Amino acid sequence: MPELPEVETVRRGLAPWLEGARILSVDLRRPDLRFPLPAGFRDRIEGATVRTLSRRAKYMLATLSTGETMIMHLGMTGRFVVEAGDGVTAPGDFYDDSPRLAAHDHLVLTLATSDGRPARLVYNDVRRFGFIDLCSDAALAGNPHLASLGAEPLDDAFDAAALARLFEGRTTTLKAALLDQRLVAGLGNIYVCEALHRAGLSPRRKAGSLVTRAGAPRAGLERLAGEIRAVLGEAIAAGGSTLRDYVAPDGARGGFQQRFLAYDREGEPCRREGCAGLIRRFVQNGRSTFHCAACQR
DNA sequence: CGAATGACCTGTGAGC
DNA sequence: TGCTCACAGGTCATTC
Repeated sequence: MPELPEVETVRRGLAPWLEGARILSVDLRRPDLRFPLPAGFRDRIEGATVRTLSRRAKYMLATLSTGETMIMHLGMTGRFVVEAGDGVTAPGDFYDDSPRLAAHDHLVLTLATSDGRPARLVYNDVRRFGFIDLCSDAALAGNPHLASLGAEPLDDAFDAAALARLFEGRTTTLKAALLDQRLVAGLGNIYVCEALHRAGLSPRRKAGSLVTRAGAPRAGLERLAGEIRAVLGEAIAAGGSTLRDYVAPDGARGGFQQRFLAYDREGEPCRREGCAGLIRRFVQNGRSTFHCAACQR
């Protein structure tokens, strides 16, 4: 489900609640997500205060007062829902007026927010492809989930020259290369299709073909680097994209799906100025690729 | 080593 | 109405 813009939207929605909040209690309703929760999970976070909530690629990172960081990945269908306990004077009262938990609510954290109000954070994940890990801050960089992540596309260092170093000599397709989190971290199926369409590049083209023998980026790679950053920025501004499941922590749906140029538009006219092509779908590495054969080369 | 494939899990919509 | 199949935003293990 969530790619970088959706994860960033979730992070922004959760940060005001989580940062400075104390974790009062932990209700593990289904401890086997994609992976089992780490040993002693409840004891290791109960009573802790959340210092900061940040993002790396599609991961959210909550640094705790205990010297550990909680690493959260939403998989395909993971979502966090946060509910305020307005008008409730004690955290224990909070549940009395709360709606019942829904199917696939796997984890419930009861919080005292930074201003002392009770709140409840629920992690729901239908397909259970998401997961949560805990890692000491000292070992964080070496955490298996984070250690092999590639370039962060919204970092200042991400540009055509950086992409050229990553793509040089690659025989795989642009589609597969951009989906490979070890090269560029944070893109998923939607935004890869959108960035390639915007850049006018065929998803079938070899990644290495956009790099000169001297290792310099060709013109298409310059466009691609710019369009990746642009599409991600616009999608974050729109609150992400909602196909079916995704909602922000306050329940809001994303808005960027209305601006897709390629993704999920099979058979519809290409939206590029002056292009008379149709958007086609085909399967690439087991995933649907949407593109316009007329203007993506 | 790089590249490609299947597995994990549940729900939904299309077609019969 | 009910069944079967294809498909869904991600990552990881295995195979060539």
